[in-house]
Amino acid sequence: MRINLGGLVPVSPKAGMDLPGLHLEQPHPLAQHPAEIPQVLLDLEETSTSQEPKTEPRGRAEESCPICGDRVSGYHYGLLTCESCKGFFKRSVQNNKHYACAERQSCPMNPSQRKRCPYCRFQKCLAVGMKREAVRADRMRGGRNKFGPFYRRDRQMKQQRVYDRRSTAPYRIKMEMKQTCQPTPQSDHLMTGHSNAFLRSDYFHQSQMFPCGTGQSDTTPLQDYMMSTDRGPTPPAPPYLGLYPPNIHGDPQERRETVFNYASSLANSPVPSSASNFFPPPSPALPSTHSTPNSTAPMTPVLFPTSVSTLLCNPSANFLGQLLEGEPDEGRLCDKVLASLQREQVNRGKHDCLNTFSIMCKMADLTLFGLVEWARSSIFFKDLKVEDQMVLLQSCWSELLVLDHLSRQVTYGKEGCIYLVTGQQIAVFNILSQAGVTLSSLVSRTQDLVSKLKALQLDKPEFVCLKYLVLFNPDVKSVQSRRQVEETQERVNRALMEHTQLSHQGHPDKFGQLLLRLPEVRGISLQVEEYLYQRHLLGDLPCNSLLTEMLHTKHI
DNA sequence: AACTCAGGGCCAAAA
DNA sequence: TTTTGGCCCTGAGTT
Repeated sequence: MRINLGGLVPVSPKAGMDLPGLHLEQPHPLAQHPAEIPQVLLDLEETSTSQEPKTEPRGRAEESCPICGDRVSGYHYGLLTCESCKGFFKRSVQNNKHYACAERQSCPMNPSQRKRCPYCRFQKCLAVGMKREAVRADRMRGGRNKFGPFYRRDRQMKQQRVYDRRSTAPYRIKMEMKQTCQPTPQSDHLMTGHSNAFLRSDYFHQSQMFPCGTGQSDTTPLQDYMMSTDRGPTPPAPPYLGLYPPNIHGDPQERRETVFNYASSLANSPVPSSASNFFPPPSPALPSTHSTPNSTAPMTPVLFPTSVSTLLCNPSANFLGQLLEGEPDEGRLCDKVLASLQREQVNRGKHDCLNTFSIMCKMADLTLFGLVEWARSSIFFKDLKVEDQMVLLQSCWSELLVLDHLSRQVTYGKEGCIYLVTGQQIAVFNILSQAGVTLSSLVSRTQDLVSKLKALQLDKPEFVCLKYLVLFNPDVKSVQSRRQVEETQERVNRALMEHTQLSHQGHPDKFGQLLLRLPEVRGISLQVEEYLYQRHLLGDLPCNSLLTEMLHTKHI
């Protein structure tokens, strides 16, 4: 079977069937789904650009405000919005307004109704990515803000998208005529119900982060999760997944980067590869002592040789033991991810396969939920104020994801393969041969680090310590209990030093070597964020995912 | 130096 | 009386 990234594969009955070999999927203009092309762009293609107002910067006239759908007047507080939402957002932030919704926090947002509920309007402003930080505390007029480079990049990508669409306009106009029943964005953002809106592929562009399918919420997924006191063992399933058909927007070069035959690149995959049962039923929950992430993938951990006696000899053994107690069960996470992917595939039907990028995003998202859950219930961290917990997690989420990935590679990964949370493996050369520059560099860099860590023979307590060191970062801005964070970090640091000295006496410099890997983890995580953010700007990331929220929090 | 454009302020209109 | 939203001013960054 074939799963492609970026939704560039022609929609054909063959899609989703087993195909031998590896194929670089090429964009096919006819494959583009008409519902994915904003009507405004089709209109634009048929009219001359000379009709744009002369004062309007190129490419803006056709944009509609992601909050209310009104005409965009420029970049305001992080994104293109209309003048009225700009003013509203500014006033709300400057005057520290607190609104309340008289309805169910899902009021319709359009030019005629936006005034009805300031609460929902403000929530949508935040949800689509308007930045409070861009409202100047000093109220100084004029000048440029720190978002300048971002605006420039965003503009360039938008122009590229317009160019790409124009170059394939004839095909798409034909498609549009064939399926006139598809709602257009123009009419859609006058819709009041989100049940319709979230089914649209372009909805993400119209209102990028507005909670979909569940109505608007006044909190983000992380806030929801952090604030909830009675959370169960299972992280809340993101409601967005599966609601978006493959998206055609974006730079084709970036798309090609990740378009490769996912299924055929799987080595030792525990999962049958036929389309109908690509995601097998979840295996029963594994006991916590289970050493493999998936019962169907009997991988043996190749490292983590630390014995109980070593731990006992270590003066920090008790402390390390406490840290290790909270370690999540890999098998359970694997089951969760598989079950979730399977659920989604069932919902989609057999002819509408998830693309590889969506699968990866979902894996990352669920892993991230797992990491947040781990952090929240872990010793020392749970004693911190919720606000501190949030800023710490917002600061290090990508590093935790990278460390988690590294740990999985060092523990289960075979040479030349990338081991996924689902227990599947992808041959690295398959990815490198088809990925673009960015992804290739990311994969190579990560694999280099995996090799270094394997050479260092990292064990589980050391990985846990690294996770804690990354998590308890006293340098994070706006941490209130800085001293508490600092002390924990120092304590973990000491424990790691003592552990490496005792358990790896033949390797006296191991402690230093380990610490030197952290900036590398940081570097990779920043590259991951950058890559994800690019994809997010192209509309590839599902809205309302924890991943997207974290990106929004960190990236301006 | 001139131009660009995003943030802030003003104020008539609307609620 | 408060809020909205269109218009204009300001000034750092760009050309």
